[in-house]
Amino acid sequence: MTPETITSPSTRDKLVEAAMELFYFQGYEGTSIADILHRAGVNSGSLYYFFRGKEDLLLGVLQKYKELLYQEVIDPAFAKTNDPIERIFALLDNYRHGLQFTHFTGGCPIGNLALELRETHEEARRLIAENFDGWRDAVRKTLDDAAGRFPPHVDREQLATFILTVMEGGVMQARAHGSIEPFDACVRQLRTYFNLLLGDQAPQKERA
Amino acid sequence: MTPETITSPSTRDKLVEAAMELFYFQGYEGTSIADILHRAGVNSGSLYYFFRGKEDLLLGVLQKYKELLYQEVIDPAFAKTNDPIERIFALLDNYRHGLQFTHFTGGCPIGNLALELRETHEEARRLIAENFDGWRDAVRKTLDDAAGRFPPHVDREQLATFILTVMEGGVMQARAHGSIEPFDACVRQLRTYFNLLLGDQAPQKERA
DNA sequence: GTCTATAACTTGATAGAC
DNA sequence: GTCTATCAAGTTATAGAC
Repeated sequence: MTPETITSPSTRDKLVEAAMELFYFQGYEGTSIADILHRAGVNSGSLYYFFRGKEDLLLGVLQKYKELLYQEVIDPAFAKTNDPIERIFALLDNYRHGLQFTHFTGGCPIGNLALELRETHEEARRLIAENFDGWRDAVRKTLDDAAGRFPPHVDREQLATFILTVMEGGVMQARAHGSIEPFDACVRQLRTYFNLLLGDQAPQKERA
Repeated sequence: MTPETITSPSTRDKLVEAAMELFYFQGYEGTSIADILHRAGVNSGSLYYFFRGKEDLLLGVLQKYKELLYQEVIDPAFAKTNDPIERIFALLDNYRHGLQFTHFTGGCPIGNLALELRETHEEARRLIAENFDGWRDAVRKTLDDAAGRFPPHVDREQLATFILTVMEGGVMQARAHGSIEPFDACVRQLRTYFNLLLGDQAPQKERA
């Protein structure tokens, strides 16, 4: 909303960023307000000046994730190739690198919260769904760019949902096993599926 | 190990069962020892007689899930049909019913814990991986029963990993959206994949 | 094996000065 | 907007009687 100047981050931003990182690596319940205050270098009074409480801060975090989707997730992946289909696999490859970089402790921050938060956090659940919607829409758009290459019966919206599932399920198993192998297995299966859908009978490319 | 007689559950079993349910619906961090004691109808002293603490109780829960895999998950699903491929979809359909029955708060207890627990719970992470291994092995076995129907290049172990991913990712999105639709979308895509793999060009069956 | 009482600490949140 | 001090409740875990 406000123009992005190069000023140092506001106190509110510091709190959101600290909470974002800590919720990511420790979970929502596993992170205390004291943790967040310490990491942000901010005092209790300031937090409760900007937010009603921990849950309200969570909403700020989820809103921030929505705003950062293209800048941090979609654009860097799609910049790697102009082929709409390969953009999907470039996106998945970025999650692969994220997993390895964090030694399988990271993965997808939204997915983590999706399974941790319950009906007691109704507004948070809605924002999580909106984050998924944004991701899925970006993927569906690039599938639309390749529309002519798919058989007519293919439901690209449904396929985009499926791709999100493959990413999240692959991340989950990689984390559980502390190994990239299950993630790679899933991406290879998705590649086979695409090859079959696109009528490409050539041997599977080694990408993952 | 000990023969399963029809005696009332031991105090230890009561604790494990209470923790299993509460971890499922509230998460590990979201469940207090006091919650567990109250639900089990057991006093603090007994818990610490049987377990070193909360984390040790978690290990008991994950061990119990391993023991219950066939009895509670695999056998009921596979009893529904003798066709090896349809057994996969029967299994997925049972998760679908679980989601609807719990109004999208349930899903997969192992998946929930897989994303909540971090490297601070190394032994728990190992048991989660073993739970996934058991599920995937059961699915791979039924894929093996249909081995002749797949093209020779299909890696059935990898395909089983993929099926687990589809289940977990579908559950995650269904929970986030509070709707069965994303889960159904994923199962339909998996059905299309199977049809293509098996060379079945008939229109997709409506199952999910 | 089970009971009660409680220690030692952390939690989310607030009050009120500046 | 930011600070410190602090509250009331909840946290895991233990001690010691029975």
